[in-house]
Amino acid sequence: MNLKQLSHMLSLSQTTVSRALNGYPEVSEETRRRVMDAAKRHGYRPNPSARRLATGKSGMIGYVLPTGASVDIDPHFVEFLSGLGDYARSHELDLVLSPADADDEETTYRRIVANRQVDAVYLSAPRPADKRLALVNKLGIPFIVHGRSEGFDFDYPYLDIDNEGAFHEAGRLLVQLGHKRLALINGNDRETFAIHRERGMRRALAASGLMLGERHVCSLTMTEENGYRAARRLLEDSEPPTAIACSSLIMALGVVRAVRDLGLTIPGDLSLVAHDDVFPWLRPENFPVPLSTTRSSIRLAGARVAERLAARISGLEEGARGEVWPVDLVVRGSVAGAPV
Amino acid sequence: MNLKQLSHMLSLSQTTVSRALNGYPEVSEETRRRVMDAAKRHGYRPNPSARRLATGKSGMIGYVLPTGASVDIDPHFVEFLSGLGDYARSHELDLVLSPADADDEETTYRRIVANRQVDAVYLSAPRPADKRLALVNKLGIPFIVHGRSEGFDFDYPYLDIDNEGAFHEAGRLLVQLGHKRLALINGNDRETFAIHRERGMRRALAASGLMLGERHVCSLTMTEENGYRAARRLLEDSEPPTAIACSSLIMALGVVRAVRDLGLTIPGDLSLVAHDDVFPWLRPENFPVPLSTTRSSIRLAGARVAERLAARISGLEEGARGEVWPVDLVVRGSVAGAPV
DNA sequence: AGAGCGTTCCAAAGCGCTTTGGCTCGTTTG
DNA sequence: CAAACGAGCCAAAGCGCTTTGGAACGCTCT
Repeated sequence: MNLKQLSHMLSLSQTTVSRALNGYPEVSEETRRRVMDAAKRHGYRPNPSARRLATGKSGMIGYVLPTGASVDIDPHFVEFLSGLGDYARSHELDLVLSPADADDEETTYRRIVANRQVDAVYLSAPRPADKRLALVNKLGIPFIVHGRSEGFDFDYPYLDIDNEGAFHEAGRLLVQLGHKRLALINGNDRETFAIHRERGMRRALAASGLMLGERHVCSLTMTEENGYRAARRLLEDSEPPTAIACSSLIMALGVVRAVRDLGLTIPGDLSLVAHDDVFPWLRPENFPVPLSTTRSSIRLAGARVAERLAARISGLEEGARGEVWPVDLVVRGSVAGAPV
Repeated sequence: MNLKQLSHMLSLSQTTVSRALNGYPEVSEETRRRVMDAAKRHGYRPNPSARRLATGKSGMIGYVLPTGASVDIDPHFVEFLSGLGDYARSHELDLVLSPADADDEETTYRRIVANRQVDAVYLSAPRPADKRLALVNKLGIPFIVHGRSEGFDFDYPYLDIDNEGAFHEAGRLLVQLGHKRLALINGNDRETFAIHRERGMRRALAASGLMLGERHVCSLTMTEENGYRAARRLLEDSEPPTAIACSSLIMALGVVRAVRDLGLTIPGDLSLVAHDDVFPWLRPENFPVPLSTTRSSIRLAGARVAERLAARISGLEEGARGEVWPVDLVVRGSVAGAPV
């Protein structure tokens, strides 16, 4: 059933039927009702390919997925996706993943914009002065950044959590507990979130005249193994930290293992706080010693990004609105006063 | 730059230019070269929306993503995606994720097929007599199943690993080591892979006259917490197993924690084998006691599925070819002879 | 020489929608 | 009472590609 057939059986022009269906005003209410009714009865659904050719709108949102033999997709992605899908579903919005060479995402961005494959895109894990962001901004496609970048002379719409605040809180807590030698096991420090976390931590220490030593900051991809290695290196130092803040639950697994291997205990010898993005399959309260966390559901963020993208597509949202979510600090058994 | 302009500047018809570009034979080699050359020089790219309307082909592959507030996307998904993207990238194939109500995926399948949104789809985590599979088969869109179903009167193309064989091997190893009371901590037993694994395990035991007791099989969503719970229940039983096979590394984390909590040791009190889908962020060799695994890279599977989907789209692959990959059994420190 | 044929090209008809630019009424306005 | 106007509808022109059904041409073959 296409528009032609439908309009023919209604003895109306395609124009009128199309307008009736799309809510244009130059159609009488009675006609509209007739059309709507017939459309529903015959299960008419406009052909998206045709509509797309005519309007240039695709009804999809896009994401450029960096890939490559040595490129791992962040496991957080799937949780974000859950949230995104959750919202998108109710709006019949599909998501297009365009895999790109991790070393050359630009080509892919240009392609999907030139081809009008999607109505909007979102970017994640931005870096300071991230080229993708500048590019997408220049290309003029609606977008939202999940996370933040820095160092641009323009504003842009984003959704981020208060990473600096979160690690400031975490740091402050540890300092209040009397810890003097703190360490940070961070994510890749080319990404803004990691920079913000380090900044927050430093600020908390500075407030008490403390410093985060060079040797006490690690920036690594967030794997269990890297958490382990970083923790071993830190704890085997001549002046080991008495408290560690860690950027992910997965790394925290490695930290816990290292602590064990060294015959130390949490929180007796080491206090530990980690950031929790809220995975259904790994929960901080189930760590050997329940883990204190800075918590923020990445899934909710996904849903919110989808919502805002939809709003941007339909013109309800405009401008460079930044949105920063506060982060909960949840104290559990993994922190205690500094050992004497 | 569109076809009209390009053909005009070449003083050729659109027909000829289109044919030259798409490799049709009714164009002289010289003309083809001229056209190709001009197209490249002017950066001409056919408009996909137009091509799509004309041909009905979209150049995308689809996946229906079940979502819902209480539906979690499997973390394996992201690894599979890595592989898929890796292949798709080199072929400019995009992936469309269509979120669907987890309780009604059918509507979404029908929609994407009716709309011709994608040229092929893949399904994952099939169940026996999976309705989606029957549906997709009926709708006639090219597809591949990642995993297997059972109980159909038709064949279908799939890619699966030898789950039964893997757990048969694992079970046999444990039996050979003298274990008599074995247990299985499995994934959701409505999914075929879990059924196959149980089958393999039972077969291994049966070969030595052993049985897998009712109480010694757990089927749960693969989370750390469920692994912990299952292990506690098993180990606190009056006749605890001396060996456990576990369907995922994530669950194995929970098992290890439970063993610790109960003051037991691996492999002294309990031998443990788990299935490893090969996550970059959690590796069996990094478990407190290096974990023996049945290993199969889900990422490679993703790449292979993409490859086969592409082949199906272009007509290179046809029919109901099933492909079953063998699984490596990797023995590490977590297994030992049964305690006396 | 005329028929037959393969090669190379083209004009035009789709694909199914949206949107522009009227056209036809009946109603209001000066 | 003519002019102006708005409401409601329509025909047709896109959107940019693919594909059908020739046409023109130079050959070969009888």
